[in-house]
Amino acid sequence: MLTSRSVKGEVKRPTIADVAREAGVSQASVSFALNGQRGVSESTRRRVIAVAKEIGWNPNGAARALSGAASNTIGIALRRPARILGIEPFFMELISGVEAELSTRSYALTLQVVADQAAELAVYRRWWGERRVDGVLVCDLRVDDPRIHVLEELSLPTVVLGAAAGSRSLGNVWSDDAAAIVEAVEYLAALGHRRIARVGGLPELLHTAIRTDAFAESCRRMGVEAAVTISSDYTGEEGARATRRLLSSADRPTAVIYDNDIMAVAGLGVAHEMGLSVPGDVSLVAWDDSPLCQLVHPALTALSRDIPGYGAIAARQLLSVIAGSSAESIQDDAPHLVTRGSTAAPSPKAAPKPAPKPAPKPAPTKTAVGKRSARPPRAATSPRTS
Amino acid sequence: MLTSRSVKGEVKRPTIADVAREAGVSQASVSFALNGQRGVSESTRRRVIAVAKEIGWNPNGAARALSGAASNTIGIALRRPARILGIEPFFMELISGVEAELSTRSYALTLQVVADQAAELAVYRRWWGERRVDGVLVCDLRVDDPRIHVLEELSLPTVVLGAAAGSRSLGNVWSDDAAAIVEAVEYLAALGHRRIARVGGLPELLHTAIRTDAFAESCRRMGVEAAVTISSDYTGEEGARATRRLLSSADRPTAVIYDNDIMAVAGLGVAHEMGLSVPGDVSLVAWDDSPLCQLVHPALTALSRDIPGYGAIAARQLLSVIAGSSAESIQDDAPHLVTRGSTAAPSPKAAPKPAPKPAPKPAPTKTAVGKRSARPPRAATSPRTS
DNA sequence: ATCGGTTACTAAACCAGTTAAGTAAACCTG
DNA sequence: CAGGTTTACTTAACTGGTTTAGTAACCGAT
Repeated sequence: MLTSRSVKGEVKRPTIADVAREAGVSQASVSFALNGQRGVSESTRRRVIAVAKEIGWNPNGAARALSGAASNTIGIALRRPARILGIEPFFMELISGVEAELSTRSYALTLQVVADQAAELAVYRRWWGERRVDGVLVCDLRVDDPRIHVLEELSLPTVVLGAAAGSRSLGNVWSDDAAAIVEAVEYLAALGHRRIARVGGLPELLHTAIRTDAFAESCRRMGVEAAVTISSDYTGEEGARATRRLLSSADRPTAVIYDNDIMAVAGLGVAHEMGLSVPGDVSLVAWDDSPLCQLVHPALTALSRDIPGYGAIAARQLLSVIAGSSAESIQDDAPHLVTRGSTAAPSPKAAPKPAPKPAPKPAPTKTAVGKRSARPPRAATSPRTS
Repeated sequence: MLTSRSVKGEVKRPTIADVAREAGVSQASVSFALNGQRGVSESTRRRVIAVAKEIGWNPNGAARALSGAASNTIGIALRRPARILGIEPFFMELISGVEAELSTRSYALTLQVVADQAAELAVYRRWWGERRVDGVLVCDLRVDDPRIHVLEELSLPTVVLGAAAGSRSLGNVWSDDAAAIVEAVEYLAALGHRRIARVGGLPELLHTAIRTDAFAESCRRMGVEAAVTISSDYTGEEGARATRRLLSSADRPTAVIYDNDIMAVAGLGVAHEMGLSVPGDVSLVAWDDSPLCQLVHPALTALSRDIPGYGAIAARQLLSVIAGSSAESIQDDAPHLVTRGSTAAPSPKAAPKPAPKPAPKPAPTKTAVGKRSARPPRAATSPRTS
């Protein structure tokens, strides 16, 4: 490969002008040839492409963007302390799924960590103004989220992850969290649990509210005596603290459902620390089934979902919105329960026997593994009774 | 904020021409005013800035980039299956540290997952050609890595993470992995371990080679009888398999050092599964101290390093290289041993007493460093020595 | 031979900034 | 007050592509 160098030793990037001169045609012809436009003969096209390759020409994205081309980049603005990012498996898995989809299309992902909502909105405005991204992925929706309004106003292609709160023009991808938590509650109730607690995520997030409501509602329906939700912030520390509080209360719950895996794992540690056996004394259920859940002992029963797949679907939808198709709302598979060693019937003294109205499932080790592999029939939501 | 709309309802992005017209000056004056260049009076500058703000002007990055401006973006190309990314705490923590540094400077990070080396090189060439990034961070260096050559040729500002293999012009940030592994081996030897195994990372990576050599060398020096290294790929599955192999061998090791935390946690699971007590029957040491290590039971002794800090330093150096300062080689703190419940003296029957030639250190909790000021002294490990 | 239509190609405008060069007025100095 | 410098501003060239309008050559059909 030839590399022309300027006096300073700096490599000079070849432009289409160089290609044009070398190939003996006009710049316009080069542009046509390289972009598969009609207007050049096949022989000229081949020659131009050969020359371009030979002198190591690369399109200048800035120049293209200036002429209105796409940036081939999508953006995600993350509002959370940058340092926390690394310990949040959800995000990384999500991003890995997004990347998996983008990388096949040679799209790049731009990440920007922002401190607060104002900064996040400023980032969107800047990205839009600078044409730096073709579209954005938005997550952690809040009640009455102002981002929706801003993004609609800018008409920046957007896909929202999670339940869409009243956005008409933005795409969204969501899964039925309520159904998932109902599945977990029904399973625990069928095992005989009558005191179930939940360690929930940040209460200001939309999906937390949805889960909290569904939890309370289904516990009531299943005749669960005590159903508390403690709010937390997804960190292991908070999860441990909440667990400690729950397990040291007078009538401690016989089962705890966590809003993420980190907290569940931390909760398991606390149970061990307090000399309680899992699942003998207390059953634990995690939300999100990262490898963590399978590595600890006993392995954690979890509400599993294919997070990379979720990200991939969102990315795919965003790309199609960018390509011009209208924004729609896509429902992803609901998380499904994968039972493992951390759940069992409560010890006899803690719970009597009677089965409630819905016939309890056969229950025990429904070791769901294989199903997820190739993630095929995205239909079938969980068997939602009543 | 005024927003001028074109016929189609699309928001028209205001340009400096609009600002110029509105403010009654030339485009050049607007440019000078907005960029703090001299050549405009203070009053004009204020007026221009006010007008720009009022009509919602944003700089068009493409146009700026075309005139040679920086993109305010750095790039990382990751060569690994996108789907795996999410379960690798190291990467996410690294990225979080990089982001922490970048976000204070309003720099963005562009991530691109690539399939193989050729694709990675192509990405660098493209980024360079398109001026899409101002610099790149390179990791997972291999022996005789062609990326170094390409990046030097392009003179794209680069910082290499990890031992720099013969690059003159690229910056790098590295830590003394050899010292860390020596510390671990000395500690285990001082506890009385004489059969130490290691589950290493991908052998083609430079830092794996360094660790493997240092491990063998220090085991020899400390009079360790058996010192095997099994190569692995950092996944929990492989870590579990390697552990199973090690622990079921005739003269099984009394201590195992893992090249990352995922494998160590998986190894702990295997030990439990096989009915071995940790640290009674076997001591485990992890490399990299993610929250995982503290959440499992017993908590894992680990070679801890501040990975986000590592990323932050690399990012800072890259920014200064971009700013024009010459590339240097920065040594980060070596990982240091944090002792927890997973290590203890081997059970009596397994190991005799004699101490080898170099007087072993007093050994137990050698609570870390403080060399790098900013961050708190990463402090107090759990007491828990046997 | 001429007309219309297609094809292959070029010149030049355009995207939205930056910046070198130029100009007119104000200001300073001897 | 002539001459030089500074200040405040404008014009126009430039970045590297895309795209429109235009031209010349060639084709088949009148």
